[in-house]
Amino acid sequence: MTEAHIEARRNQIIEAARACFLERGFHATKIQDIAKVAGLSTGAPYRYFESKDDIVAAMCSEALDRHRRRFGTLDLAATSRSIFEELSTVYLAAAHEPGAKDTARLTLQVWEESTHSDNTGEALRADFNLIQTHVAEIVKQAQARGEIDNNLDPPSVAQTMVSLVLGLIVQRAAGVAVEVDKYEEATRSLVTGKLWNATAGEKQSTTNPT
Amino acid sequence: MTEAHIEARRNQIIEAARACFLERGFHATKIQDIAKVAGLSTGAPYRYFESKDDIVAAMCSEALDRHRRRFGTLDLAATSRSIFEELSTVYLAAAHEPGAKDTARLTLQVWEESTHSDNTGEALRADFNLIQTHVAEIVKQAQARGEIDNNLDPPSVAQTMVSLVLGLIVQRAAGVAVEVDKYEEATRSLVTGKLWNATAGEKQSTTNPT
Amino acid sequence: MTEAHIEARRNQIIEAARACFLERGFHATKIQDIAKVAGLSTGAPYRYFESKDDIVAAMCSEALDRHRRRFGTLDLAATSRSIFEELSTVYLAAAHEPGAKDTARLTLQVWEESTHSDNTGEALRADFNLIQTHVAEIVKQAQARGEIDNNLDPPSVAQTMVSLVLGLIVQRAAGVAVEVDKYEEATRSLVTGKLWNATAGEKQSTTNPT
Amino acid sequence: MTEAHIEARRNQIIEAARACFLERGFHATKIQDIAKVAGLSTGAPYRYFESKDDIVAAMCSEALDRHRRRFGTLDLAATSRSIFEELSTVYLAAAHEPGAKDTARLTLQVWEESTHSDNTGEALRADFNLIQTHVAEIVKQAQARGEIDNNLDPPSVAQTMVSLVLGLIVQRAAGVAVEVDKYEEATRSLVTGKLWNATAGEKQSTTNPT
DNA sequence: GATGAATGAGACTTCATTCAT
DNA sequence: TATGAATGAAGTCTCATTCAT
Repeated sequence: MTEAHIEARRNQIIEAARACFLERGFHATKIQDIAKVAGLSTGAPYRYFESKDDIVAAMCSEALDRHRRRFGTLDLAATSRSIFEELSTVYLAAAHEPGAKDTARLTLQVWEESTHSDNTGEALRADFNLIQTHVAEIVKQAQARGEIDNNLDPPSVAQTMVSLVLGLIVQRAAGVAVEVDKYEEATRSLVTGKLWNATAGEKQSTTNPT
Repeated sequence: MTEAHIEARRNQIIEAARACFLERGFHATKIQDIAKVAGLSTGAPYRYFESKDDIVAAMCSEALDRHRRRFGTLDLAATSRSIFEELSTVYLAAAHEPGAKDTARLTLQVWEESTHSDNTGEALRADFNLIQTHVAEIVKQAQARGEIDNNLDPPSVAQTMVSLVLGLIVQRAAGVAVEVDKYEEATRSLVTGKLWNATAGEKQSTTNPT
Repeated sequence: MTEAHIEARRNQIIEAARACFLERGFHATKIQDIAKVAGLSTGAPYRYFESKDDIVAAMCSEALDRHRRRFGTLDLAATSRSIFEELSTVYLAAAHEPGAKDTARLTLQVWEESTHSDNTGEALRADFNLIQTHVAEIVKQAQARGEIDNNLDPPSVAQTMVSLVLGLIVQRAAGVAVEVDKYEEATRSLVTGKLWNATAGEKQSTTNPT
Repeated sequence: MTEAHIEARRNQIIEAARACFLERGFHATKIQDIAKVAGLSTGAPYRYFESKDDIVAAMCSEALDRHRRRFGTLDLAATSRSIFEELSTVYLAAAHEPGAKDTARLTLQVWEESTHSDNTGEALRADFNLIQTHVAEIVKQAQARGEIDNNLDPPSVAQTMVSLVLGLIVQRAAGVAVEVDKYEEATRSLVTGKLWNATAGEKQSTTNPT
């Protein structure tokens, strides 16, 4: 068949797999479940994928691609402060989408899978590194402008920023009740240093006097 | 035999299971693997556990208990600022321990498992809620003292703090190279509002002019 | 596949199971034995049956159906005397068939199984009750015609008639050498009151003097 | 220990086994069940029996001994008619005892077991043959006195008599509601030729005219 | 002799994968 | 190319039996 047909079938299967994985997890999902949800026969998936693991890997890689596409759009040319807001916004775009909680649960599975799969693991690390590099670059620019403490390690700061996104995913996946708007607000305050009231400024300047 | 013996055997098996799960993950671990690592025969685990799932659940619950014990010690009577440091310290105590990266990988599995298991899921939510409640309480105290913006929702702020811990676990589990000391430093700056230089104070004071 | 195909496979498996059960008994028969005898692979039976117990139950139920079909044909409209002969005949039809002794052994297993299985037990009781009801009805008709002692309880008389059939099954299953023709002749004499010579009539007429 | 002690322990175990077998059947009964019911440790039965099969065999043989003792008492010297009554009486003594229905269920298991076990099978056949021989002898005596049709085969007649006993066991084991007194009455009528009313005498004499 | 924890062979069952139609 | 029945390797779990205490 045509290349397009094959691609369409693959996506159809991956989509079915996603639904099943969400419902039951990777290892509790049978190939037959996937086939049934995809409206195909038991043997059909094997025309488009090597094995069940291959489907899992494809689904993971597809999920990671999605992430990469989303987070890969951070604009390095923007000013540091608005960039932090962009980080927040980019994240929130995902967190506000319908089914975001399901996506979170699936993401958790992908992360877990990456722990045991070399390929998925490598892809995930590449993903994380891409985002971290972007954010770190922004931090450096801010440091160059004298806005951020030069003693701080840009990659490490970037990792804390990334954690604010990842941690939300974890909590939502775990079923913690998160009010995304408020979480966003708190994140923004944290990331832009507005958490603390100016009137309490002296207190926080103990170790960093002006 | 004695209650103590039974408990010892259960722990021995859970410990073996932990090692196997870390090595291969839940579903790739065979009961025989666990038995072998525990130095027992194939059927022995079934004297102490109902089934493989029971072992998984026990191992998860044990891991969550450990977390709860660790994070349940936050001192609500302390001042807000030192409390943030305590949060950091409590977390860092875990992140600096040998095998912390392994623990992170295991934690990811527990989280994933909780997505499909009612019991583990409930325990995990209880865990997260406990921490969140503690941190939120601290935030409220800081707000009462006028240190933190009263417009922010304490639970949401707490969730961002928790994310800084969870996100680190995710990144380490994923194999991202994290320098824990520097991550700690960045976290501290973020949480205590010291990320931004005082000289850049005007910029962050948009909503809170001095 | 088609409904017919499924039914055919089920019968094929039940038939194989019957052979195995006969050879080794229920509990000594492995699923693999059944599969092998049926010319199938290890897992095949599970497409058509829930479990080994399900196969046993199906086989029992099939055996009981067979009985019911055979004994359910008694003709209530016939006269009492020829009915007893019909009972004998119906029974003998089964006892004379090739493999009747094997069937007897299998029947013993079904009875035994019914002692522990609610479903099979219920089916067996229904089976016995059906026959008993038929025979009892015949007895009543004979009593109405004044042929049989009205003091006798029809169901109980029916049970003794049934015993003449069941007892033969037991003895043959146990390996007792039974000459079916002669057993039939003795049964007929017993059931039709011809056991005793007319010349000895006075002796048996203690309670029923001519 | 003393011979008596060993015998006592064996009986204790056999008794426990009987209770378990009755509850669950042979193959569903675990050695540990038997040990528990007997108030012994898991390993204890192995001091007194070779294996589980050995316990089953012992229990069967014990049950058969009991039967043999009961039915072996038939008095060959008595007159034929009272002998049939004795047969009935001997049987009824067993059927009227408390727990007779349980005994019947267990007997069914023994019969079934005898189908697969050479030893038990041989013992059962010996049992049946003993009874049959006794009854056949009585029949012969009656024939010699001209009371019973000389054309009938004594062993076959005996087998029908035995069936009246075995069939009751089957029906009771199967859970059919049997009123033993009435069954006895019907049996007596059947065996002593009193089933048919004398007034219907002509009808039954079709083939045996005086 | 007694105990009962431990053993481990073996049964049941599942399900990824194949292949005849 | 699609189907889905069949395959059979492999895992979970059981329980008769052993043996150190």
